[in-house]
Formats: sequence, structure tokens, C-alpha cells
Amino acid sequence: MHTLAEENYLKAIYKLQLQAENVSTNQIAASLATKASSVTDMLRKLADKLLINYTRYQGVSLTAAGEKVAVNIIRKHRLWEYFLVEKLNFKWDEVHDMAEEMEHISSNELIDRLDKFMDFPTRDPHGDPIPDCDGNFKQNDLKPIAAIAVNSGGIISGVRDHSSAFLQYLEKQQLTIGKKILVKEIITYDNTVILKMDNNDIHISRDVANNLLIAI
Amino acid sequence: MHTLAEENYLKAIYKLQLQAENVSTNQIAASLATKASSVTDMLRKLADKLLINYTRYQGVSLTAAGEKVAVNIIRKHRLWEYFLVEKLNFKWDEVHDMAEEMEHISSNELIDRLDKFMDFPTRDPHGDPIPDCDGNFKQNDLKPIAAIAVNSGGIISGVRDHSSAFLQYLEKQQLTIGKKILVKEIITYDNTVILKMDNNDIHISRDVANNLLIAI
DNA sequence: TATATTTTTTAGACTTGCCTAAAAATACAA
DNA sequence: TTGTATTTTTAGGCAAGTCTAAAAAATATA
Ligand SMILES: [Mn+2]
Ligand SMILES: [Mn+2]
Ligand SMILES: [Mn+2]
Ligand SMILES: [Mn+2]
Repeated sequence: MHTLAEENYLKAIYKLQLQAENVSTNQIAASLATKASSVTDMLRKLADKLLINYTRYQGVSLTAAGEKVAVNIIRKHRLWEYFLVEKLNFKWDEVHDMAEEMEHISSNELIDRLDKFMDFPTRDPHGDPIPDCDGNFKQNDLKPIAAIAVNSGGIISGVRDHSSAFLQYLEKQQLTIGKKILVKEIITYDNTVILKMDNNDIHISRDVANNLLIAI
Repeated sequence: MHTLAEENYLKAIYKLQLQAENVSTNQIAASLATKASSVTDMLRKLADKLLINYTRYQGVSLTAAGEKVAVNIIRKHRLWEYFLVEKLNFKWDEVHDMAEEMEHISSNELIDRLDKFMDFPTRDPHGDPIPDCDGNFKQNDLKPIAAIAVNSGGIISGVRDHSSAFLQYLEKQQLTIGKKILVKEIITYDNTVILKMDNNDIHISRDVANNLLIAI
């Protein structure tokens, strides 16, 4: 149906659009670790196929058709990640690269059966919502720990950084999905956040507080 | 590691080598539905990478390295087929094309865990043996029904033709893996074979008898 | 507003994998 | 063994996707 490169571009544009309606050539280049000139080439192709709205120098946005493709790729990515963790016992920091390949397996029948086999999970191992077979899902309504007030708290429900290094760090601190935390204090000197979890105090840096999301 | 095209060529050469040591350019072209000139191009690349033994006009054979790659692809193909049938409830005639894509998922850790998850199956849905994680397996020692004598028989254990059409036909006649059959009579006029199975008589054509394999 | 900087696009080139057409090598047959 | 048919390779070209370098457009700054 679509090439691997096209699918990767559409997914990248989709994710960038969550931050701002209009996406720039350089943003796409950065997110795909490619060059702006390569992006321009691909944008012309995607526009020809009516998958994006594109006018020279004006940035791009997905059309309804393009968004549908992107959401389907994301559905596949997250379902495969769930499979790898729940059925094959991989850790949450090990699955992203494999899912990056598996999301391009074309059969929708296959992914729908996989969905059923796993009993229709709604969140992937990183807390991200899994679109259903019609592409419906609600975006996470989460806040970074850095954005909430002292003495408030919630349930750890997602991450903003999906890197292995970050996920492994969280694992070691036991700051995993589902844990209940409270912001006890914020050190004004360097913005270190002191959390209370299971009656222990945990110190996390500003960076970590920015990338760890809680449900409100 | 290797490109998708390279992997497909190596697998094709491997399968052709089961028939004869040396494989010709035209055989490869036919089996991949491509042109002889394209094959020649790829043979040079594979020879450069020491995956095949190749001298111009002399045909090719896999090196030990090439065979290892090919067997690994086949292992992945058959394990994914098993997964699709046993876990996702696809029928044996539906899984080949999906497995054709999935066999290129690169992670060996993934396939080894999948193998364990399914409790190390030894045969795929079509009766073909599944290589273990070291690439060891014994080739099927099966005979086409057309090659056995009247009043002998055995257990249906494999197919030579993997096409959807053939598999669906077998399904309809209930000529599936594991069934016990006896060759009752061979009509000399057109080589129709009359089988006895579950106390019923089943008439199959010469073509079918050639493509349906039994354990001896 | 004019100039400098940044962003984006164009121009031209490379690799992979494929094609057609023609040439070369091999195999077959009289 | 010599001519013909078949097989295989070479030559040249194309599409996808990438790159570098240079030009053009947009944006920021003085
Ligand atoms: Mn991921
Ligand atoms: Mn994820
Ligand atoms: Mn198959
Ligand atoms: Mn099979």
C-alpha cells in the first residue's frame, strides 16, 4: 500500500502535529534523522498522494487520509509493543526498536486478531493509548510531574522520553506505570523534586520530572 | 544486517538447492518472478559478501554463511506461520503471505522468545520442519502419494504445493495433516488415485497425488 | 527599511534493485 | 563438428530514497 519510508514520514508528522498544527521541514528532518532536502522530496510525493497538505515554504499538515494511515501505524506499533512485553516477557525498555519494524507488517486482519488475542488492551507498556480498529482513541490527558504543585500527586501513567536509558533509570527507581506518587518538595536551588512513594522519599532531577507523566 | 532483497534471494537459492546442488540464474529468476539480468546483478553482490559461490555462467551454491542466513529466514517464516495458526486462529491457507513479510523482522531474540512462547514447535502448519535456534532440523522424509504402491499408505504429513487454492481444496476434502490414508486403487486411464480414509473413498487427481506428502 | 541569518527548496549525484535490449557463452543437434 | 537454440551476462536506463552544495524565500535584526 504505502512504502516504509512514506509510513515513517506520516507517523513523524502525526507526532509533531500533537505539539502544533503546522509542521516544518526541519522538524521532520530532525525527528527522522535525515536532511531537510530529503524531506522536501518526500513532501512532494506525499502531497501528490493527497496524504498531506503542503505548499512550498509553508510547512505541512496531514489530510484525513494521511492521519488515518499514521494512526494505523501507531496502533500497530503499540499493539506489538504490548505483545512483546505481555506475551514474550520483554522489558518496557527493550521493545521500541522491534516494534519500529513490526509496525510495517501490512495485514490489518493480522493486527485485529492480535488485538483480540490480547483482549483489546487500551494502553501500551509506556502508558500510551492504543487506537481501536477504527482508529478511535483518546489522547492521554497527562501532566509532567514538573508541572504540578507541591503536595499534589497522582498515578504514574506515561513517559515523554521513550529512550532505553530513561526507562531503565525509572525501572531502577521503581518509578513504573501505576505507582502512586506525591510531590513533597521542590528544591529551589536546582529544581530537584522530592517525591513520596510507598512511604519512601525519592529525589528526581528536573529533567526526569519533565519526562515522567502522571494522571490527574 | 542483510537487505530484504538479499534475504529473499538466499532463501530462494536454498530451496532450489534442495532439488540440486547447483542452481541456475533462470531458476532463481523464475522462483522470484524477476528477470535473469536482475538475478545476475544480485549474484555479484551476494558473491562479494561471501554468501554464495558464484562463477560466471556456472550457476551458484550457498556458502556456509549464506546457508545460515537462509535457514534463519526459514525458521522465522515457519514460526510466524505457526503463531498465526495456533495463536491467532488463521487457517493454513491464509498465513503464507503474512509470514513472507514477518520473516524479515530482524531480532533473533524476538524469534527465540516466540519459539519458547509456543513451546518449541517442530513443524509448521504445512508439515514443514522448524529449525531450532542453532539452525538444526531434519528435512522431511516424505513421499508424494503418487509415489507409493497400491495397498500401502501412511499419515498425511506435508504438502509440496503451498498455494491457497491447493490448501483450500485439501481442507474441503478433509485431507489434512495427521490423517491416515491408504492407496486403494490407481485408475490406469488417467492416474486418478482412489484413497481410503476414515472408511470413505476419496478420488484425487494425479496432480493432487503428486503434491500431497505422506510419512512412510 | 535594509541587511543578515535561518529555513526551505532546487540542482545534481549516488546506491539499491529492478527493467529491456543486445552481446557473449554454453548446450544441443544435425 | 558446425550451426542453432538457449542461457547468461553486459550495457544502459529508470524509480525510490538519500546526500551535498548552492540558490531562493522567509524571518530576524539593526
Ligand atoms: Mn515505541
Ligand atoms: Mn510505546
Ligand atoms: Mn509459507
Ligand atoms: Mn509453511
